[in-house]
Amino acid sequence: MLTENELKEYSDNARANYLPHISIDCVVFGFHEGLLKVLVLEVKNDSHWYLPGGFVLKEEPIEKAANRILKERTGLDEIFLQQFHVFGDPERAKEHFEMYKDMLPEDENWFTNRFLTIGYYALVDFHHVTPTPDQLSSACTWCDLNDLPDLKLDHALILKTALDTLRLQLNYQPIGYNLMPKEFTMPELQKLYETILDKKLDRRNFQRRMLGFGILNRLETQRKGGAHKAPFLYSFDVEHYTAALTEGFKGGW
Amino acid sequence: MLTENELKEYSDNARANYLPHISIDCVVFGFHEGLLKVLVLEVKNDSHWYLPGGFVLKEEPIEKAANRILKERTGLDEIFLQQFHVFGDPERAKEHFEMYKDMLPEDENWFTNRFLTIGYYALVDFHHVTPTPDQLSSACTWCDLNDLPDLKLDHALILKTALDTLRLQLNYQPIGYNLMPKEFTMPELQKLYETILDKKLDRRNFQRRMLGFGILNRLETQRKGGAHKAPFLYSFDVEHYTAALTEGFKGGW
DNA sequence: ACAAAAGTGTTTGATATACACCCATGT
DNA sequence: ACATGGGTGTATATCAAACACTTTTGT
Repeated sequence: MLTENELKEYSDNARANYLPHISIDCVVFGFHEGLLKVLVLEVKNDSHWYLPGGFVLKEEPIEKAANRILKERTGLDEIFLQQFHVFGDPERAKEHFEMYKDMLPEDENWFTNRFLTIGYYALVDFHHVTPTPDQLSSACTWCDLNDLPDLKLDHALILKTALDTLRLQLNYQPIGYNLMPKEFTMPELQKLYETILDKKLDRRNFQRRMLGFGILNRLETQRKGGAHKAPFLYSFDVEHYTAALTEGFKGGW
Repeated sequence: MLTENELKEYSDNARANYLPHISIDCVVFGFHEGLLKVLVLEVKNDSHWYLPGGFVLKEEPIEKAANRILKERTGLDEIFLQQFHVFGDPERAKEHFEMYKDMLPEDENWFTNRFLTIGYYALVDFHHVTPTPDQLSSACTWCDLNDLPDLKLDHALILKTALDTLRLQLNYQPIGYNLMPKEFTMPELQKLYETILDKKLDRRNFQRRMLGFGILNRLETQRKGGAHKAPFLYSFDVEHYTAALTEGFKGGW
């Protein structure tokens, strides 16, 4: 939580540069050790948790804004980003409002404004991310999806909506290019799908289906060193992958 | 187009009541005589065409705002409304900006603001709509989807995006309850699907599939008076229909 | 040698597609 | 009677689901 002086400075700066009443919140999904992870921030001093977010510069396209915000939190450029919903309940930031309302007069106070927030979700390669706190936070970390802290404001709803959208997306679009490392094995990819869908899939049917999409290249090398039979490595066929992204495919799980 | 005085009054009123920088635009789909229709507005004096839209009251939930706007344009309450995208290009309202920028100083001029617009699409029963122009328009009419006027700003893009979303939605949700009259025949419903998808479907397979969803009731009565064999009438089974809406179903066309 | 993981193939059922015939009605 | 639209059934291909055996590798 900001002190009065910090709030003043923050507010002045924000009012000078950003569109009022509009914010962006991002649900950043990563995949690590067979678990879906989400990037969260812990606010300084109080242990309140939020999704990474920010505001839109006065002359900035909103896609750019979302990219800029995520670049700051993850170090990554060119992130797979998808706008999925606008949250516009006037009461959605009540907690924020209560927290800051007495510290500055309303017309100077950025946080007593009503904000509509545009929800984006991002799929990123866990290993390439450098979680970086923002000005208001003391920590930025990955959290296991099954073991989340209590998110403030409506951020739990935003997260849930993002996850629902992601699950729906699985049905008609390929996924994984943005979540997996360059090279991966079929069981690893299957694990990703199982984690997102939260259900077990049949190994053989999964493989057949995946290969059927024609978006994978089997590489020459295999992954050695495991305690068992060496699995093949695959990479995504970027061209076919992006084609499938735009055209979509049939059927569901 | 507004006169200088009208612009002043409009701007003052808008600034007093609405959130700045945010608008709502609606794509209202109706179905009539085998054609998909969209509700459009013609601006006073110049023949510029727009989608129905409006702004969000300072303390109003955005869903309410969209409903209010559509109630004014159609007379209908409880419309099927779906938020589908936010359009946030800083240049998107350039034409508007150029049109009005010289008529009022910028800080008093509502239309020289940048606006993000939240896109909603609505499915309505054509026959229940009373198209009603707004303050800026001289006409509000249904337009055939294949014979649209040249829409201003980015409204052609908004319409296209809405249509794409609607087509996608067909794949995993029922549709039609909001577009068809209470009672309808199977060929009529098929026509709706064919119109939205812009392709012919097989009569027998369509029927089998539709009935398979279990969201239709076959009524006792048949539609008499046509020049041919009397078709059965159907109505939607609201309970199963709404269940299918939330749960979705598999497969695609 | 064996346990654990990975590769592959087959059988079965469901669903989608394609297609043909019969029925009812107004002209 | 016939043209037109509407109702229904069946054969075939395609795809999803269920399932079993073999191979590799480290211990």
